[in-house]
Amino acid sequence: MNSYDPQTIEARWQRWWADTHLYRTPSLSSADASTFYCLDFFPYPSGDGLSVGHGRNYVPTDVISRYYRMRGRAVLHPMGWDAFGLPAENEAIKRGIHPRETTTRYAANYRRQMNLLGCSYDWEREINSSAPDFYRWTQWFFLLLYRRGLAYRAIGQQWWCPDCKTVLADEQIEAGACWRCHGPVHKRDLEQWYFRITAYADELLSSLETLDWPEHILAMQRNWIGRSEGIEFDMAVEEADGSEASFTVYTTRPDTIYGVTFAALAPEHPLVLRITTPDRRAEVSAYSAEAARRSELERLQAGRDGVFTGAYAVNPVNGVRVPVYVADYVLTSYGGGAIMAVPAHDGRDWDFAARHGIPAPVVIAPPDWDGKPLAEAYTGPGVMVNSGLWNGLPSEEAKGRIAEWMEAQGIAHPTVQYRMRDWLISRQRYWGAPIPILYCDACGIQPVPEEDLPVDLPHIEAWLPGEDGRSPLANVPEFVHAICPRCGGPARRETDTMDGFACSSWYFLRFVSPDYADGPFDPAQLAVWGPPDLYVGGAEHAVMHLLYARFWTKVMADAGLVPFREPFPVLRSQGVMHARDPETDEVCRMAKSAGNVVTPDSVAASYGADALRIHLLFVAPFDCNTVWEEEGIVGARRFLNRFWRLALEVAATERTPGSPADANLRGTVHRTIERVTADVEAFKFNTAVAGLMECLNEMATHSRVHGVTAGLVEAARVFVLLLAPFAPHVAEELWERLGEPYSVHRQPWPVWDESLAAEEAITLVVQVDGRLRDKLTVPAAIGEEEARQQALSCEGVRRQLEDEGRRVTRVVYVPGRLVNLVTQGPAA
RNA sequence: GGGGAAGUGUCGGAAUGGGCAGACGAGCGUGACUUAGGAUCACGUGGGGCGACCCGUGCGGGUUCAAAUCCCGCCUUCCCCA
Repeated sequence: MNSYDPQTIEARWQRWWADTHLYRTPSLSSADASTFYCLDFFPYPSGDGLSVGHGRNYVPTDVISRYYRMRGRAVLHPMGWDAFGLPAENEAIKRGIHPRETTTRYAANYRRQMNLLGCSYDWEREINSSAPDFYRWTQWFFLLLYRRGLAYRAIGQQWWCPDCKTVLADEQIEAGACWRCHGPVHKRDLEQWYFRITAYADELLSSLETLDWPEHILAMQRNWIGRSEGIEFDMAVEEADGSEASFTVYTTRPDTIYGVTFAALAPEHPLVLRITTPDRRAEVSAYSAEAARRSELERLQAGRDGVFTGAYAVNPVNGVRVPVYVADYVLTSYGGGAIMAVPAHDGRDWDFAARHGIPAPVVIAPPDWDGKPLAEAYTGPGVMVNSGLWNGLPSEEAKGRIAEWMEAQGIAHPTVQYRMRDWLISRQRYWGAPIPILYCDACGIQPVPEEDLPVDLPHIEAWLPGEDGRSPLANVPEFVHAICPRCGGPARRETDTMDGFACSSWYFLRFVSPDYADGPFDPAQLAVWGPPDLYVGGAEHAVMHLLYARFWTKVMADAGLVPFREPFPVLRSQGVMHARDPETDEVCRMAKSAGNVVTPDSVAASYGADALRIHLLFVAPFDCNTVWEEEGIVGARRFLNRFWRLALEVAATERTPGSPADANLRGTVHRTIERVTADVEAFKFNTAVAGLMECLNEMATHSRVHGVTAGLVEAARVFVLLLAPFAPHVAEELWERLGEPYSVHRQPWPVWDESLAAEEAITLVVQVDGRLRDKLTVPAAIGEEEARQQALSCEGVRRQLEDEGRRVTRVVYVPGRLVNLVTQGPAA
């Protein structure tokens, strides 16, 4: 076999690697600085299988893992399945197959495809979050949170997805719709379990600074946590029956308080019906009912809507009475469901005031303000006007002074608000870890004792979500009936299951000791491998998964379970793979629903997995979005083909004389080692591949001109090593054909020699007045004086100076780069 | 509306502690070879000009000997949150 046939060699080596356990994680018993834990986001195995887009995640981490193995590091590169939760269950529903069966089957397919791509996972450490020996520990962590007061049960207005038939956490609502099925959602009053993530809000925000993460993901987390500093104060209001009442408002803008012209309550606010005057009651009731019925999406689209209650509230700083409205743009969950409204200086208040004919007096003068009414809300800083004794102050200063003054008067106090809410974890679904809680009529809520874990998820046939909003487990008497661990009397088992994100909040710890039975992980092995050195995955989990896992890690750290407070010190996020719609030619995300999926199977069958890997790495920077264009991959295939033929030619040549040209080639090879090494470490895989291509071009030219010399033989050997992390199959095959011992993936990464890598001759650019006029090839070690002389006397410069009668007034010399002659003269 | 990222040939993209714009690849063109291949090899490929040269990194200014890169003001696209 002499032509490059990827299908044959890829299958052959994949089998060989598995048989020889090439990627088995080294077993270490004590902490070792040379370990490298390289982790991918925990995928849920979908029935659609992998697309080439997934390769943008798994190929780079594979390159990194292979690279660090060659660098002598002990590498942990595991894979497992996020098999519990909504995505996996919805998938099973869609196919009409029990989720236990689908997750097993789909995980096997993912594993097959990952092997097809040549990924070097240690499958002996494979985990599955729906396995009892995994979810046992998810439940154990629930109890840990419960014991620490971080898991609690409460009634609240919850997002309900009628399609998924379950409640959802705030962050699982995207653009007013369910994150999984994209259907409309609405709020419902339900008693549910929560994790108190807000207890860690401050640390979750402040320790973002310590993370080596992409800026846009840090920004999303900051936004989501949404810390704001402001004041809370009460506004007195008269109730319909004449008694006194008040409601608390929160504002971040005390400087605008003299501009308040109305107050607004959320439709759900408890005071609404009590303060509404009799003549307005019918209208207000109708409006509140209407608002409650509408989904958030509809409410957002409806604009600034609301009705007057007939009541008036008092602005505590100046005693002014302002009308109180009910408005659906006021959120119950934020700032207590009541606001002071300042139309002149808030966009939403402005819109509302315009619809209802409410005045908008200016209290912060914009720069260059002419004293006339504004055309739109002004939210920037300015000078205080119409604000009593604060007039004339800059608003930025007045903000703090007014807050302090109000506090001193006893009418306000400073508060910090977060946008983030506690994490709702109850799911009225079958396919998840049962919440390990019992309800006893005598003893109340009782946690399941640790020794009784796991609370097994029973294998039932009627697992489809019910229409009644209860988990299917509620219909399984043997599951529900239990004994109270405290009094021994009858108890009822909690039938909701945990949000799937609970599993992914700790799974990265399980990989360090996947079979450990005495705890979620072996502390000694955690000490060996630590938190992942590198974590790679898509930006779609920038808020949910990463925030939850950070929260759990901090809880574990406080419980003394882990010696670190952040689970993922280094995070990288790959760009999204787009594809053209086969019909319309429009570009959108590659997805089964868009009908534009290209599978690694089909590409590997036509071009080989190695070519696919090279192409995915080469086509764009790692973190950029890309469009899949099939034609581009021929470049990757040609590249591998060209090296294949060159290596075979080298292998077939018996006598390989040295050549004077070898020194040049050696220089190229050593510069390539340096370049590829730096690029891989910097996640610049596209330029790393370009560097390999340039090196191969040099080698091919050398071969054509000088034949197979000793220098070329050495170059080919080094090139196979450099190629190994990128195209592992063809590198292994050629390594063998060059007569080297199995396996190329166990060889040390080549080292470059500075002196060999140094260029002997460089190109010195000669400019006149900053314009390129000539180029000189000079020794790299040239001195400044010599460089100046050569520049002044070169052809391109002479033309400029003599023809136009200029003279040189200044010479700028940048060693190794250029000489710029600055001139004065008649033409200038 | 707020926050983030980005605008470079026909296309994907190189080059930012300011210093040869367009590496590498795709596509296209010309030629070679032919056991016609999704093969290989050579040369060319930003625009204009016969040329010396001129113009050119979204647009308009600025700083500098020198700007894709730094500063100011705009425009456009994508992502996240409203």
